Amino acid sequence: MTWLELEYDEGPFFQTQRFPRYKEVIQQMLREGRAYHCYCSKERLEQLRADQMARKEKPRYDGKCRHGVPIPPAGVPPAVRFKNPQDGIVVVEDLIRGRVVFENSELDDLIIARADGTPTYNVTVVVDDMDMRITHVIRGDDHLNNTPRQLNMLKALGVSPPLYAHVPMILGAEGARLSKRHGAVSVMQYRDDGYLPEALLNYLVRLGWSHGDQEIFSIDEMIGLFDIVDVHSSAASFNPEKLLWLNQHYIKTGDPEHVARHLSYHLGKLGIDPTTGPALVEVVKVQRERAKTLAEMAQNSVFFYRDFDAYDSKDAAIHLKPQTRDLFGDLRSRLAHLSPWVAVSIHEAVNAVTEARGLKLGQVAQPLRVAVAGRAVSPPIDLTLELLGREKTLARIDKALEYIEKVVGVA
RNA sequence: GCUCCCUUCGUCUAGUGGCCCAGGACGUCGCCCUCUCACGGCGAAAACAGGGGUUCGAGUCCCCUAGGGAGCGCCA
Repeated sequence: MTWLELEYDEGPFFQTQRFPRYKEVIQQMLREGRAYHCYCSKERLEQLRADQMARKEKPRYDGKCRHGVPIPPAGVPPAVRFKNPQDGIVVVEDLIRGRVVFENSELDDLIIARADGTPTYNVTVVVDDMDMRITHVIRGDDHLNNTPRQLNMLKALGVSPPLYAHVPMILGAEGARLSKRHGAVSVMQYRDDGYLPEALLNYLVRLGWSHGDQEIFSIDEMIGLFDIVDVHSSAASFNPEKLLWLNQHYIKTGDPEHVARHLSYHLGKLGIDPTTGPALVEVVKVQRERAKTLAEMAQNSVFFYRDFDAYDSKDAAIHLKPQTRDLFGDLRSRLAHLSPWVAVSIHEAVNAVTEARGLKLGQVAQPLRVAVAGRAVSPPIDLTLELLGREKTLARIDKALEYIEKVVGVA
C-alpha cells in the first residue's frame, strides 16, 4: 500500500488537534537526549549569524547550549533544538535525483519547539509522516535541503524513512520561481480565463515528464503511463502559448456537450441567458475551431443571444455603404420566405443573390456578417444565419438598413 | 558567502556510447486552402552552455569552468 505525502501544509487542524502529539514526541526526544533546551537569546543568534556571514561562512547555530549546562537567564524561555549528528553523512536516495549526499557537519541543530512551546515545521512533518505511515514523499525540490534534517530526526525516532521524490520547480515565463508561496496563480483563475480542466492537466503533466513524443494525454492515459521515476530533474518554464494550443485542441476535439457545459459558465458571466438563443451545443460546433479559450468563444457568441450595441466602426465603414442597401433589400426578401431555414438553403439563397448581382461571395457575405454579428468575424455565414434564426436575422438586416440611411446616408 | 540541485532549438521535450551532420510539439516565418476569423495542408529557420578527459567512437560516462535555481528562520 502506498501512502503519499504531497504538498505539506500545517493547517489549522494540525496546529490544534495534533499539538499534544507533537509535544509528546518532543518530550520523548528530550528524555532520550536527542534534543536539548536552548537558552540563547535572539540577540545572540543574530550576532552569531552576522559574524558568520562576515566570515563568509554558512550561517548556522554553533551548539552553545548543546553540551554545557546552560545557565538560564531569567525571563528567557527555552526553545528546544534537535541534536543533529555532528559527523558522518546523510544519504537521500531520491527517486528522481538519485543518491544525494549531505555532510552532517553542514547541518546545525534546528529548533523543533519554539520558546512558547509550539512545534516547528520540520518536526511536524516528520511526526505526521511517521504517524500516518507515509511511504512516499513527493514534493518540490526546494525541500531537498530539508530532507537530511528530517531523515536524521526520523532516525533518532527509530523510524524507517519514506521514499522521497523531489520534483523540479515550475518557473514562470520569465524564469523566476513559480510556486504556491511565490506568485502562483490559483487554478480557478484558469477556469475564469476559459481553460478546460483537461487542457491544464495535459499541459502540466508534460512539464517535467514525458512519454516519448506524445503530446496529448487523456486523464486515463496520464494515470496509466505516469511513473515518478520518469520525471526529469530540471526545472521547466511555464509557456502560456502551449497551454493555449492545448486548450484549443480540447475545445476543438472534445465532446461538444462537455464543452457546452463549460461555455455556459462563461456566457453566464457575460449576463447571457442561453435559453434566449440557439442551443449551446450547436454554438460550440460552429465556434470550436475559432476560439482558443472558452472566454473568447463566449465573447464571440454573444451576438447569437443579445443585440449588439454598435457595429465595429472599422468593419461598418468598409461594409455598410449606401450601395449595400439594395443588396440587403434583395437578401431580405429572399430570406424572409425561405423554407426550410437551414444552412443549405440559406447558402443557396445567398449564392443566388450573389450571382444575380454579379458579385463575389465575399462581397455579399461580409456586409451581411457585419449586419448580423456587428463585425466582420463570425462562423460561415450560412451557419451563422441558421443559428441566429430568421427572426433575428431579418431584424438585424432592418437595423442595418436603418443605420445606412441615418448614419451613412443614401447615395 | 556556504551547501545542494539543474543545464539539448525562444519554450516543453525525444535521446540511456555508434541508428543523431540530433527527432517531435508549441511559438515564429513562408506558401496553399478560403465568404471573414479560424481550422487544415505543405515547407523553412531554430539546440547538444564552454573546456578538458575516458573511448575506435560522446548529446549520452568523468572532471573543471560558466550560467540558472533552491536552501541556509523560534516561516512553512
